[in-house]
Amino acid sequence: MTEDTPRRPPTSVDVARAAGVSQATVSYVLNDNPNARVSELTRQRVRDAAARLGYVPDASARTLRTGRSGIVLIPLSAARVGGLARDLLDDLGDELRLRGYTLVQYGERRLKGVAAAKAWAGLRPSAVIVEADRLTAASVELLRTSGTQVVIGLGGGPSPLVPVAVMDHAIIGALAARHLVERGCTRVAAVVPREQGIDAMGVSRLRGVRQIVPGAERIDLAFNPEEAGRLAAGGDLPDGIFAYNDEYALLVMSALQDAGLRVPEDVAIVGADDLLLASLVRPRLTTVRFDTLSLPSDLAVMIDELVRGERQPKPGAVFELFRPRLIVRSSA
Amino acid sequence: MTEDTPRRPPTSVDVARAAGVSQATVSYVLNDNPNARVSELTRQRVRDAAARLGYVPDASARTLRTGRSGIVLIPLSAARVGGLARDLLDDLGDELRLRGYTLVQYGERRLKGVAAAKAWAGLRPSAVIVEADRLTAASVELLRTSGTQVVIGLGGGPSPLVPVAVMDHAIIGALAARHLVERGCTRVAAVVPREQGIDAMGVSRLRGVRQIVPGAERIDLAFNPEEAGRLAAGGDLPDGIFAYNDEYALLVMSALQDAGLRVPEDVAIVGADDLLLASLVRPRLTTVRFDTLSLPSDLAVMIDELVRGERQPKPGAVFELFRPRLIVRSSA
DNA sequence: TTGTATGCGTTATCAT
DNA sequence: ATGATAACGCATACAA
Repeated sequence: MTEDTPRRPPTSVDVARAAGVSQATVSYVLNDNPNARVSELTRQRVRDAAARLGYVPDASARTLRTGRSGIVLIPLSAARVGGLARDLLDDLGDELRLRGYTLVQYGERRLKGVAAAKAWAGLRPSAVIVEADRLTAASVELLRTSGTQVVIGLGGGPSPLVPVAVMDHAIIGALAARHLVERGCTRVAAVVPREQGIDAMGVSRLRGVRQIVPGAERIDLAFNPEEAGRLAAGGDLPDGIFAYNDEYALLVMSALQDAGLRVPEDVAIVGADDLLLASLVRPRLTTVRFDTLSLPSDLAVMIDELVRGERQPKPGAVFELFRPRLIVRSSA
Repeated sequence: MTEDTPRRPPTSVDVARAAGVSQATVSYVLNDNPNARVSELTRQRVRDAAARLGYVPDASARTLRTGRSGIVLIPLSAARVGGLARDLLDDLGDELRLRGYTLVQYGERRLKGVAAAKAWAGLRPSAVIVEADRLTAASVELLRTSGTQVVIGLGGGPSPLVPVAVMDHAIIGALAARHLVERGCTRVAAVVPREQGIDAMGVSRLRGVRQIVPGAERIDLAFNPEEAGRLAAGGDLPDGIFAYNDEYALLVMSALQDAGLRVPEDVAIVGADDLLLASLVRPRLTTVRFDTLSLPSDLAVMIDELVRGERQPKPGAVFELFRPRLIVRSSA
C-alpha cells in the first residue's frame, strides 16, 4: 500500500540467504524431505527466516517442476450448484486438501465444448469433475493429451467417454412418476427447465418418468412466475406433475394456486432434492431426495487412487454417489 | 485410456518441431505478439500443428515466466454464496475472462486467518475478493508481500485494512426495522444465523436494526426446523422479526404457523435477498432486496485497473455494489 | 550434513 | 522474418 514499488514476492532463494543456507536446504526443510537429513538447528533457522519474510511457495513453480498441479477442477458455474452438491463440495474440498490436492471451482458459462476444455487444460489439473453432458469425445481427448489423469463425469448413467459417472437422474424421474401413478394420477407430465446447463438433467429425469408412464408429457418451463402463470392459466392440465426439483415445484404450485386450482386435489406435484423449503411450505411438498452413498472422504480417496494410478478407471463404469429415495409428505 | 504410458502433454517445442519452426516462433504466433513479424504461411503451419497436437499452453509456465497469474481468487465456500452473489459471480467471471483474467472460486472452511491467506497466496493471485471479516492485518500483509495486487473486502462498511468494501449490511437491517416499526410493531428482534461464515453478516444486519430500534433483541438461530420450533414454542415472542434472509424468514414463518400463531397478524416477518421463493410462498414475504449499482463489467474494469496500477486503491474506500431497497408485499 | 547444478515450459531479448 | 538463449522459482539427483 504505502510502497510505490511492489517488491517481488520472497523466493526460496531469499529465505536461504536470510537463513545463511543454500536454496536446496530450504526446499528440504519446508517439504520435510526424508531423503535429506538436516540438523535441527538449521531447520529452525530456515523456518524462522521463512516466517519472518512471509515466504509462501509459488504453486506455479512447484507445478512446473514436479509436473503435478494437484488441482481438482470443478467447472461448475456457481448458479448450477444445487443444494446437495453444495455441502458435498465443501466437504470434498477439505478431504482433498488433506491429501495434497486443491479443489478449484471454475465457472465459464460462455465457453463450450473444446473451447471450455482448453480453458480447463491450461491449468493442467490432475482431475476434472464435470457434468457428463458438457463433455464431447474431442474435449475428453484434449484433456487426456494435456495430462489430466482423471475425468469424472456427473450425469445420468454410464458414459462411453469417461470412466465414471455418479448420479442417475432417470431413477429420480421414475420414482416420482411411480408415486404419481400410485396416487391415482392418470395424466402425468414432467417439467424440463429451460435454463441452460440443467436442461440436460431435466431431460434425463423426463426419460425416467417415461419409463413408468410412456406417454408422459413434457413441459418446458423457464424459472419465472410469468411463464408458470401462463402454464396454469392455459387449462387442459395433467393431474400429476413431476416438477424437476423443489424450487420448480414451488413455482408451479404457486401458479396453480393463483389460478384457483387445489394442490394436490386437482393437480399433484412432486419435487426433488428435498430442499428444506419443501417441508416448510404449505402444503408440504412430496419430493425425491438423494441419500449420500459415499462419504466425501471416500470420494477423495477414490480420486487420489485414480490420479496415482493405483486404480484403473474404465469408461462406462459407474460410481454411485447418491441413491434417490422418495419422501412422501402428507399434504395436509 | 488405452495408453499405459501417459504421454506428457505436448509443449510448444513439440509444436515447433511439428511445424518446422523454432519454439519462439510458436510463442509469437499463438500470442499474436505484434513485435515479431511472422509470415502468414508460417502462422498457418503453426496453428495447424498446435491444433493437430492438441496443444494447450501451460498456465504454470506462463505465470512463472510473466510473473502474472491473472487469477482473481474468491475464497468463498460454495455454501456461502447467496442468491444474488451467484448471478453476479457468473457474470463477473465472463467479464474477467474477456480481460485476460481467470475467476477461481476456492472453498476452504477449515483454514483460518493466516493459514487461509497462505493457501491463497500460493496461487499468486492478481486479486483476492473475500469477506472482510475473514481478513486480519497479518493476512492482508502476507498477501501483499506475496505479490497480490488487489485485495477487495466484502462486508459491512469501510475497513481499515483493505482498500475497498462493497456491501453495507447495516442498511439492510435498518430498512427492515423501519418497516416493522411503521407497521406498528413494538417489540422487534433480529435473527442472527449460527452458521459460521454468515454469522458476521448477521451481526452487521442486527447492528442496523438497532440503529432504528436500540433495544432490538438478538435471536441466534441455526438453520433447522427443530430449533425454529423451539423458538416458536418458547412463548414470549416479539411482534416483529427481521429474519436475516428469505430462507430464514420462511423457516421462522413455518415454525410460527406450526405453533398456531398467525403471520403477520401476531408476528410480522421481514426477510432479505428477495429470493423468488419470497413471492411464491403464502403469505408472501416482505423482503429487503439489493439493486445492483454496478454492472459486473464495471467491477471487472475496476479490478483490471487496480491490478494494472492505473487506479490507486485506498484503504477505507468503499465501492458500493449494491443498494438495499425494501419490497413490501401484501400478506394477503 | 549441506551445497551445486539442472530442467520443468514459457516468454522475451537479442542476434542473425 | 526467424532462431538461439536466458531467465522465472522450485525440487531433486549428485557431489562434497
